[in-house]
This record gives sequence, structure tokens and C-alpha cells, in this order.
Amino acid sequence: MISLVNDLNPIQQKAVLETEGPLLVFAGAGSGKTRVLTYRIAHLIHEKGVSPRNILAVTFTNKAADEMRERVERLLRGSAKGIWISTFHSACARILRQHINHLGFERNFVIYDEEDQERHLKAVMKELDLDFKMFHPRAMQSSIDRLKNEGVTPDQYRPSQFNIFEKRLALVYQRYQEDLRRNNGVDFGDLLLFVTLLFKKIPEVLRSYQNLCQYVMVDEFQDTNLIQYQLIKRLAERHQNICVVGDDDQSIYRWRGAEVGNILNFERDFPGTKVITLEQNYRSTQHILQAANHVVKENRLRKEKILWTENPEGELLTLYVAEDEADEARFVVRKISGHVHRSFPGNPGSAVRPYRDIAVFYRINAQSRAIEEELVKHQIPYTIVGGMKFYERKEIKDILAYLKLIANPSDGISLKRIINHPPRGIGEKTMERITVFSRERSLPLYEGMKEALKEDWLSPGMQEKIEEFILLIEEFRQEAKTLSPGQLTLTLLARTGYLERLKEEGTDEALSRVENIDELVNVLTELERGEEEVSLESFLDKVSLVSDVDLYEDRENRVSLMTLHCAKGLEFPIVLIVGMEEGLLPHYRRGEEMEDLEEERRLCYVGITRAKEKLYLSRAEKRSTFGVGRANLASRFLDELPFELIQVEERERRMERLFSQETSWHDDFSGPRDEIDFPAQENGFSRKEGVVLSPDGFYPLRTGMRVRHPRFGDGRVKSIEGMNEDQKATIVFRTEGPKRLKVRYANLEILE
DNA sequence: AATCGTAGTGTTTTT
DNA sequence: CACTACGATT
Repeated sequence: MISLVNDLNPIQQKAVLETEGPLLVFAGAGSGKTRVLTYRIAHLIHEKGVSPRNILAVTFTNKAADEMRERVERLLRGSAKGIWISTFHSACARILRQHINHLGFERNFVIYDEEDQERHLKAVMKELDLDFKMFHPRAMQSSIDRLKNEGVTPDQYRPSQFNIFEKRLALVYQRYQEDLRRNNGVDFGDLLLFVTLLFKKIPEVLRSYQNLCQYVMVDEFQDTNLIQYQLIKRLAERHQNICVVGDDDQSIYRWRGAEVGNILNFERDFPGTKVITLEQNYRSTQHILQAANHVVKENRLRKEKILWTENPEGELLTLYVAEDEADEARFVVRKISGHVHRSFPGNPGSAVRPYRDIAVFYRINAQSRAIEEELVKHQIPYTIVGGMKFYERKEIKDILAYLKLIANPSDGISLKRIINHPPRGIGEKTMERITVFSRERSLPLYEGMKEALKEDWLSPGMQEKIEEFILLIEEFRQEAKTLSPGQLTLTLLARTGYLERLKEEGTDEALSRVENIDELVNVLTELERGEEEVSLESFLDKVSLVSDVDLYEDRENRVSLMTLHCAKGLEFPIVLIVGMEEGLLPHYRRGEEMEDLEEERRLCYVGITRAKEKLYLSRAEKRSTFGVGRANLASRFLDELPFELIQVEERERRMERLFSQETSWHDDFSGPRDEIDFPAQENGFSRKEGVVLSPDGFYPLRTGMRVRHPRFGDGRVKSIEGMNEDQKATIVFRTEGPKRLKVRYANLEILE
């Protein structure tokens, strides 16, 4: 391998070669940050002879970690075994699996997600007889999270005596932690907090990790919170070879406890820190970059830097002012079609693009719906990143709850979740009684159940049912000793009758649940094929710690939809940012402080800088949030863009719009369409005064529309239920009164 | 115990 | 509008 660093610019080279001592790299968007990190690791191993096991690299998502590992392996041609590249949370989980016994937990602890956390919290609050209306569980939850992020344990927390919420919080926090311990479970925040506590309590453990971590690297440093920073600081203390890479302009997780201040403290905490700033951008056109620079320079709390590029000037940014969110969605579809199909009206001769080159960003998940509907109408394949996560689905969580209980019988939340799934005639009343019984004896729920049996405490009928359940779980626990997690899952699916019950149900929903469970089994077998041995615990850890982006598959040829938060770290040739409105971006529910506004601006900046070649921005003049329409003003961030960079797209005229729906854009595509099978669309429209709704196409019906029915005459749409084929509408006819019709067969004509 | 229906309530972003 | 929490019903 001839010198690696030849592929890098002089400043990047410096960041790679400066291996000893503390280093702070400000890496602007698209400045080759991952490149620097991977080359640096390769350089350490290849040129400096550092053992891979003495390198720790921390990222925020598993996707970033995987990518980094892959790229290092490519650089070193496979000799990267043993480097510790991981997220903060997985790294901590791994440490705790080794040493958590020092903190009074068992090594087979489970990791609770947010939902489990809330269940626990509610149980605790209920026990304390707190009014959920007065003290919102969610507020408690986020307060506890915040305390954990700050490294505050229940004992250390000093509530104000005049603040009733804080006083209650202290109590709830205390009880909640006790409850978790009884269940041998930890939540997200505990993973970090407990490692800190562990290091404090058992210095030898800390020392062993310090010795291991000769070279430490942290990606996305601007997103670290207090406790993460402390952890890193600790680990790098001995060797002082710590390199952090970040961009204060891309700090968008302040609300989650991220401290941009960590960047400033870094120079203070590590005397002799060298600072390198990467400002050359390799991603975007000049126009896009200018736009980004203009927006972000309005922020006061930031380190001055100006990104530049040698890339071509590129096209101007396009702004579209839509009538409402439906119109905005139509704009999105128009632009997508324009890029994908060569001779789309209005885009003659433009290059043909695959769908995967295009992404749509929005501020909040709820915005995806309007866009999705329009994409579906026009049969444009898309994926949503985030939103409802696979592992958060009911059926998946049920199966995982079985596995968690098998791994850790103390896990009462999982026990409660599955004890009557499928139904075993053990209801809430019974469980409540057993809960109280167990608590009185400070036993985990499962142990409490066993004890209740032993003492003949339950009614004979119930006794039998509980006994049967325990027998089932004990069987599984035996099986778990010899079977792989995948085999175990198949066994429990068969023996519990979970799948069977779903199949019997036979509804579309149940069927899709069966599919999801199939998918879970696939994931498991896939995982087991890759590695030598997957323990149940390590599988569950993995599942608990996946993020949205981790599951994002960019292999498939689809348009990507995601929030601006999710977009960080990704890039696309063509980007559309929708909802550039006051109240949405910046969001009206942000905090009061200037910092909060600046974070919204950074979010906008992150969105802009994802685009490589072309950027579209849009806003809607009115948008119905919540079912009620509201007029929205243009986002102030639009005003911060220089006029010369923007071309405004004309709004489609009403008539054009009606008729454009009749022409199929899919007839004349010229690129490879894509591998996804959609039924061919046949738009058999007839042209009269209005638009006749296609019998098997899409139904652009909206409430308030005036329509004509061949038999009932003219009427107005009162309400609409469902979508596509199943859509039904209630229409009030002038002569016939209200009628509920299946739109598909109604043969309606839109008059207005 | 399970299912169904209704009233009331609330949506930012998520490792 | 969409979800869920709760209450009434079988």
C-alpha cells in the first residue's frame, strides 16, 4: 500500500497525521469527515503499527459505525479485526455485560426502550398514587432522562423544596430506579450513567479500559451530552490521544441534552489541543453552498467558518409557494417525475435519474402523510426513514418480550406484556394482585408468581393457569441453553400458538403482522449466518439499540422521505425540503431562548447541505395541522437566502392541474423504470366538463368538492373515509339527500 | 375477560 | 384528525 494520504487535501492530511495528543477537528458539512477518520485509523494501524484493539472510535448510529468499519477494512484490505468501532450506547452495553454485577445487577439484564420505560414509570407513579393529569408521565420521563444525562443519581438529586414537581420527581426517580433493579433492567440513560458509576466504583475496571484505549476518536462530537463527554474524557485520560470531530453548525440535539459547549470545554480540558478546520466542501454545488452559508451565518453562537468548493456553480435553488399541503405534495411529485422521466412536461431533455437519487425532508413526521398520498397516487416508490420503527411494532415487541423474559426472568414488564398474549385467561385483576404480592416480598414478578403458587395463594382455577404458563417459560429457558435465538424464536412461535392465532384472525392487519414476524425470523437467521455465535443477550442488545437510520436501506431504488433530523449524515443529488414556514421551521414549540431558534436554523442548514446538485424548497400558504386549516407565513430562513440564488416556480393553474391528472407520466419514461412491481395504471378518463374519477386509478376527492353522479345528480362531498379502492364518501345530493357511496363504483365527476 | 364505542386530548425532533 | 384511555356491554 503506497502512502494513503495522497488522496487527501493538505488540511485533511494534517488531521490524519496528527496522531499524538488531543486534536479537535471542525469538519464542515461535506468536508470529508468520515474520510479523515477512516484514513486516520488506517494510518495508525498501517504506518504507526498500532494494534487495532487499542483503537476506539465512537459514533452515534450503528450505520455510521458499520460504514466506518467497512471503509477502514477496504483501506487496509481486511486487516482491521479488533478495532472497537461502536456507538456510545452499544459500547456501554458491552462494558456492562461484563461488569454490571458490581452495581448489583445480573449480567443477563435487559435494556428497556422508551415504551417499556413509560410502562414502568406509570406503574411507579400509580403506586405512589400520583395524578397523571397533574404530573405527566412524559414530563417525568424526560426529567429523569435529563438527570441521567447529567450524571445525577437519585441520591444526588436535590429538588427545590418549593417546587412540587421536583419534589415528586425525586421520589419517582428513586422508586423507578428501584423498580428497574428489581426487574434487572436498565433504560437507555442507565447505559451511560452506569458505566460512569462503574468506573467510579471500581477503578481497576476503568484502568483496564484506559489501557486499552490508546487512541480514541469521536465522531459527531457536537452531539455528545455531558455524560458521554465525561466518559470519553475518562477513557482517554491516560494516553491523551483523543481526536474529536464535529461541526457546531450541525448540532441539532441540544433538546436531548447535547452540549455544544463540549467543543469549547475540550480545549480547556485537554491542554495543548491542536485545532484543525476543514472548510473545503466536496459535496455540493456552489449555489447550494452559498445558500447554506448565508443561512447559518445568521447564528451568533458559532465558530466562524465559511465553506467553499471547487465544484461547479450548478443550478439555482427552486422555491415553490404552494396553496396548501396537497398542492405542495403535487409539486414534489411533479419534480420527482421530472427528474425520473425524460420527457416530462416542463423538464424537456433533463437527465434521467433513478428514484434513489431523490430525497424529501420535512420538520415533523406528520408532514409525510400528504406527500405519501400523492406518491402513492402516482405510483412512485418511496421509503420512509423513521416514523414507526420495525422493532416498535406490537407483534415484534411481543415476540421480543418472550425472548427478554427467557433471557431475564426478572423482567416484569415483558412478563406482563405476554402473559395473556395469546389469551390464557389471566387477566389484569389477577396480575394486579400478583404484582402487589410480589412487591410486598420485593420479588420480581416471575418469582412472585412462583411463590404465590407455592403458598397456594391463588384460586384453584387461576393456580392451574399460572402453573401452565410458568411451565411453558421454564421449558423455553431450558431450550435456550441449546438452541440459537432464531431456533428458539421458531420454537416459541409454534408452541405458544402466537402465529396460529394471527392466521386464524385472517384480517389484513393480522396478515401483515405475520409477515413482520417472518421478517424478524429472517433477521435472526441472517444474523446467525454471519457470526460464529449469537447469544440471546447480544441479539437483544442489538435490537434495543438500533436507530431509524440504521435500518435505512439505500440499495433499493426508491425516493427517500425523512425528517431533517434523520437526514444528518446523508447526502442526495436531489433534495426537496418542504414546509418552509414559520411555525414549522422554525417550529412553534421550540423553546424561548435564542439557542432554540438557532438550533432550528442549524436544522435548516443541515437540510440544505445534504443536497449535491439540486435543491428545491417549498412552503404552503395554508396548511391543515390537526384537522384545522391555518395560514402560514414564509419561514424567516427563506428571507435569509440571497435573492439571486433563487428562482421561483410558478404555481400551476387550476385547469391545468385538473387535466394534468389525466395524463400519465409513466407512459413515456425512458430510463430503466425500476425493479418494483406495481400494477400498470390505466387511466380511462373521459373529458367532459369536469374530471371523471378513474375506476381503478386514484381518487382526488376532497371534502367540500362539488360532484355529479349519473343517477343522483349534483351534490357536495361531506366526508371521506379510507383511501384508494376502499374509499367511501358521504355526499349530500341536492335532490336525493345524503348518500354514502363507494367512490370506486360511484362514477363521480368533479365539477369544481 | 374481551370487545366495542365514545369522549377527551394532544403532535418536534430520538440515541 | 387520530390516538388512547376509559367505560359500558356481551
